[in-house]
Amino acid sequence: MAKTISKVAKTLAINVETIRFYERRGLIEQPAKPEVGYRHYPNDTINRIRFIKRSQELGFTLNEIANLLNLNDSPCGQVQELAEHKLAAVKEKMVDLRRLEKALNALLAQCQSNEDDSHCPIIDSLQP
Amino acid sequence: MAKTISKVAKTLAINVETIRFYERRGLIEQPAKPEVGYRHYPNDTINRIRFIKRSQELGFTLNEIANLLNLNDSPCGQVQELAEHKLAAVKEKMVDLRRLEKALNALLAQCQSNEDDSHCPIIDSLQP
DNA sequence: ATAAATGCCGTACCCAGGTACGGAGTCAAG
DNA sequence: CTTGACTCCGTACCTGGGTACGGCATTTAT
Repeated sequence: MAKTISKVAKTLAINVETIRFYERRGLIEQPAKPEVGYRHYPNDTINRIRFIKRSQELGFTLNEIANLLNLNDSPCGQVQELAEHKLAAVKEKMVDLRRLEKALNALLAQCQSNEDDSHCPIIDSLQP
Repeated sequence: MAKTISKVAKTLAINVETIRFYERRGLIEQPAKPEVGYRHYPNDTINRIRFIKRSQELGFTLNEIANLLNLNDSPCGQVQELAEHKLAAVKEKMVDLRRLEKALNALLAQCQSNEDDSHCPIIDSLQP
């Protein structure tokens, strides 16, 4: 069942280097090197990497994921707190983006009513 | 009117190092060094940095801003294109964040209906 | 049995957008 | 005339998340 590093990488559709990077980061444990031959990665490690990747998709950073991994059998409250923080950050970021969207739309609207193509009102708006 | 670098930094509420970084990046021009004394930064440069900062607030990267600065008297169409690209990127990012928000909300909802505080359903959801 | 493919390991590099530091020169105030 | 504040300059370092390379060991395919 245990695979070499490149099999693991292929299985998870990630780069070998990424696995090695996670080892350096301490997110996963490097399997012991056998007397002879290459390292074998147990299924536990593969699942751990899956956990990491899923958490990344949810927007957690590798540092936060390190926390999550340590929180494995911790009170639900702590995990919840982390997730709530992240949710708050996501919401904040959305507010920022909505503001940007509005500003860009406003600028583009100025271009719509611009007669003179040789000069752009956006540039003027950015200028002091 | 022309100021030393630290006056400029103070005026714009940014770091001296940041100004020097912009010089290295070619975003602003370093004033000639006088025979005697320190460099003087003309108002034009200060305004250029303001332009950069305003553009950053709109979400443009320094590379894009370098473009914008070169586009000064270019056809409105080109500037517009840049702004539209940025707007599209902003919208895409918002879709991503909305997806994340939903996922996090769903996870947190599981915690709400969790009896056993000693174990968190979020961790289970992340586990394969 | 030999060549191609992998593994192992350390180190360096990438992007973005800066920040920090150390040693010299210079300037202004007391 | 000395002390403290600034400037100048080059270079190194930071975060985040990896990617790339070079040389050697080992394994697998032919």
